[in-house]
Amino acid sequence: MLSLVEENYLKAIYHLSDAGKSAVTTNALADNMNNKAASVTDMIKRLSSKGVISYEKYRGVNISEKGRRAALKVIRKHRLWETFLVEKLNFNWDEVHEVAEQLEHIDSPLLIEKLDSFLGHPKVDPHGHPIPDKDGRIQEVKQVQLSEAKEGTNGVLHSVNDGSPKFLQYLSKIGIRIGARIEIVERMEFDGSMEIIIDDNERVFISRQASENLLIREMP
Amino acid sequence: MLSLVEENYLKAIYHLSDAGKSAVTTNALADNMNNKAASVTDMIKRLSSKGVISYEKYRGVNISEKGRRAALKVIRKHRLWETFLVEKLNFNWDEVHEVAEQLEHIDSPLLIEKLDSFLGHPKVDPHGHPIPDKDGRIQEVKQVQLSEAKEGTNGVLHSVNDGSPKFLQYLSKIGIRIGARIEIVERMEFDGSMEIIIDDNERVFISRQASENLLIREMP
DNA sequence: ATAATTTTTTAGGTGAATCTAAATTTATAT
DNA sequence: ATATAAATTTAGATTCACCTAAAAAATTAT
Repeated sequence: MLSLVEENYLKAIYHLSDAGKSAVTTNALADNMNNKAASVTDMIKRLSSKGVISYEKYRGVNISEKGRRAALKVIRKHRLWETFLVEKLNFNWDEVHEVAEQLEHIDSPLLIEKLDSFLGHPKVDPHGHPIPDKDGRIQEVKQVQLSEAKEGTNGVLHSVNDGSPKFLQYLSKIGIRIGARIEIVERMEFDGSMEIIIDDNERVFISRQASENLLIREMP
Repeated sequence: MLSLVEENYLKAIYHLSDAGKSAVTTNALADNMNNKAASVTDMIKRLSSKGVISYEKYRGVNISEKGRRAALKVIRKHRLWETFLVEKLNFNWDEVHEVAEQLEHIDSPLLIEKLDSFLGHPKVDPHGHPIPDKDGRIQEVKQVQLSEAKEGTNGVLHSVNDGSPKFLQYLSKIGIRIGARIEIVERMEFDGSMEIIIDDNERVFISRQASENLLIREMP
């Protein structure tokens, strides 16, 4: 059994190692968790002794298969709750993260099973992230950062990397939602900003930073 | 701000003092919380310093107005979640308590407001207990223990004192639900058991213990 | 290749929430 | 009214999840 805090560390390790294939460093974790490195070292030892990560002094940590399963359980709960909040309780997509951070630790397999069917077994959450199934299977869709796509590319906004309220509110304001069709008109070389067309009708400029946080699935 | 554990103590104090008007004793609390008396003494001091209870050494504790408000907030959350679990997720009424014990500590006023309206502002939970409103107002209905009612009494089952799965399953089995009409046919003097008619058609015998845990509102 | 810098770990400490064992206060019984 | 019993509190420990300061290891820069 993992404590609430242990679950949060494990989730962070999962997300951080998901990106790069290399081990997750103590400092990266400390940063992510807003804790000091010494505290992270303590926790790493505990997680290692519980077999959810492998750890070699001074070499960072890697998540184990057992740890991956545990992390995916928490992520499944988080994403189902976010879906519930948006679909059933009419939260805006920028209001759900904090609450879901709490709800994801509720321990009741029956609850999650029932919530899942109440929601109609959704495949993705309101941010476009895939929801792992009961057995931790997660279907990653190949998606590219908008910033990496070529001029002329057509795609559908699939998910966002930055889930902060500020960013999500900005997206809402300029009319970008998950599922929106996006066409790249032109990329400015000097600053990486780009002009795009949303849903075949709205023309907007977005910064490089914004385009890096938009993940699209390319479409013909 | 109260910790999860402090909230649970406060809730217990509220429930225990609700019954008798006198102070809640250390041992009663220790019993209720499944902790040792020494631990309770520690916690009592902390709660007292936070102003949610008043405490005099060796004399037990009384909940303060501030404490009452805090307790009612938790109770409101608990009962709304129980309602959600039964009405929306199709839980049985005997499966909800443990999960609601976890959910009641989620801290998000917006969530509770939205949940409340999603449920249609229910007045009572699935066990017949009144749900306090946003401002902690709670309308207690005058109800009597079935065991205390006279032969010939007609009433509607309003709530149950014992919310344990075992008891609730027993009630389901013999056909008793919240809202069921109950008529007392006869009370056996020697053991306090009684014969009752449920919904004007089913005749059953129930023990004194069971009748003590059934609260009815008398009806003409 | 060694020195300087950065990263990580160790050592020791704190508050929350528990415990056991012992001391103290209150209640009860003769 | 005093002795015994019961309830309560105090004292001292433990585990979790954090901290700071200092030491050790790894990385980098000259």
